[in-house]
Amino acid sequence: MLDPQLLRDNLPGVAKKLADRGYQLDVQAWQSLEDRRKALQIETESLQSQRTQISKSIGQAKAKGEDMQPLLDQVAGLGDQLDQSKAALQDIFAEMEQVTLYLPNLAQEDVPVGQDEADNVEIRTWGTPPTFDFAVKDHVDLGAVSGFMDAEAAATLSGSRFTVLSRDLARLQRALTQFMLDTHINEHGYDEFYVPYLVNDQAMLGSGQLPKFADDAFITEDGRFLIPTAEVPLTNLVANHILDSDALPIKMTAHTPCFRREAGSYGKDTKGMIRQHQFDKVEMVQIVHPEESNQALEDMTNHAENILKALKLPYRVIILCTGDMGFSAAKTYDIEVWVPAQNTYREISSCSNCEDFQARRMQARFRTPEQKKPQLVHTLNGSGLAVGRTLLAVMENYQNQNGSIRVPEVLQPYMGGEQVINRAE
RNA sequence: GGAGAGAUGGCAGAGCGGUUGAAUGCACCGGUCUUGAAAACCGGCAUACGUUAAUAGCGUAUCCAGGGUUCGAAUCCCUGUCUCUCCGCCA
Repeated sequence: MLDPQLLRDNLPGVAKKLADRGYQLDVQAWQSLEDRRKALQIETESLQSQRTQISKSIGQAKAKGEDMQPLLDQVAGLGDQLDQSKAALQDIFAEMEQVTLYLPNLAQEDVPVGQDEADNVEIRTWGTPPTFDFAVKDHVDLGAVSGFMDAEAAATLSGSRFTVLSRDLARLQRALTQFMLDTHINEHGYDEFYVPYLVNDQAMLGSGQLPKFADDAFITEDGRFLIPTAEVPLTNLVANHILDSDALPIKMTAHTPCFRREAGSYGKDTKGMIRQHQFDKVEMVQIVHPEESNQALEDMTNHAENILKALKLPYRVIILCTGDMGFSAAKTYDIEVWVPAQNTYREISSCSNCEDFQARRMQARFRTPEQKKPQLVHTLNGSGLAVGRTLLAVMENYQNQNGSIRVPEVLQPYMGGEQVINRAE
């Protein structure tokens, strides 16, 4: 949610920044709502104040045994007037909320202005895409060689966009997860969390998935949501908290499955593990002092990169343009890993500074000893990394001509020292 | 799933439908006292919104949440959520 004060003080400026993000705010309509709100609120509160005063007088009169009737007459008309005024004010508030809940965060100044992913800007690359002296297989074909990846079985169980992994590939995915968690915990200073995979609508609203993106999430019969990312439960851990400033920064990591409807992506990445309804992810979330959020974003991006470096997977970092950023983000770096079979880089991590956008929605604040008034924290989240896509990247980048897959060195301890994944004998 | 109990400020814990944002204690902050500390004493100590240049005043709201009764609700009624105890079931 944007700062409502900002919408009052600098409406044209906000409208312009929203336009950069592809959101057209009807400035006139908003201004007229705001004008009505102000008049109505002042009226309502003044009526309320009058009634309270008279009611108190009635109490006193009664206590002294005086005649209350004149006072009762005086207050008689007030009630209806107040009810009307209140109702009108509530309508205005509701109407305004229907706008504000749908306003995306404003982009930082250094975010490139653009329409879509074509306008994203490459920041840096790491590693060199491997060359193969044979025809490369994609991860689906590699999975077929070992027989440890079974989309058909998954389709029978659940439909499209699911995968069954078995044996060494299942183990490799687990190894990746463990390695990522261990690295973030031991090298990067995150605390490990285990969180619910079902959350309520408040949590989804707090981190910005609701109300706008309800169609992207799976909802249960009793109104809960399967988490689309661990960002939702992790970030909401500080919802409605007033933290001590020395508790910051809070750095959390968790491994969870993620569930996404992938509504609107029909026909995209239908083959293989790129785009699934269910995938595992190791997530990083930081809750920081506002002045430190930009540095934290750089750090967090590096933390995600360190995983790829350790796995020796070539990647590049791009900054998303205003048109391609997520709803809650003020600035986002995507990390894209080299996918040999597609001869291109594909997203494997997204690291965002949401500034106070989520914090305002979920009322996550902190207080310093010097300052009386609590301030909103800044929140950041980043994938570190999407495990399924990492698995796919390892398979393709580490493939041999015969379809076997070398196990990256850092994963070998997690694989019982195994160095190559082969077809089962 | 069944039966019962409960939800009040950072914590503990009062609160006949009437000047209650809410007693009291603890914690915390400031002061007096003291060589220093403790004790004692004095004072302070919620959040949000509106208005405003203002984190000054003033107004409004908030005693789990949402409705209702009433001139007036922490207090009465309804619904929901959560917590606890017992039983059942269960990884």
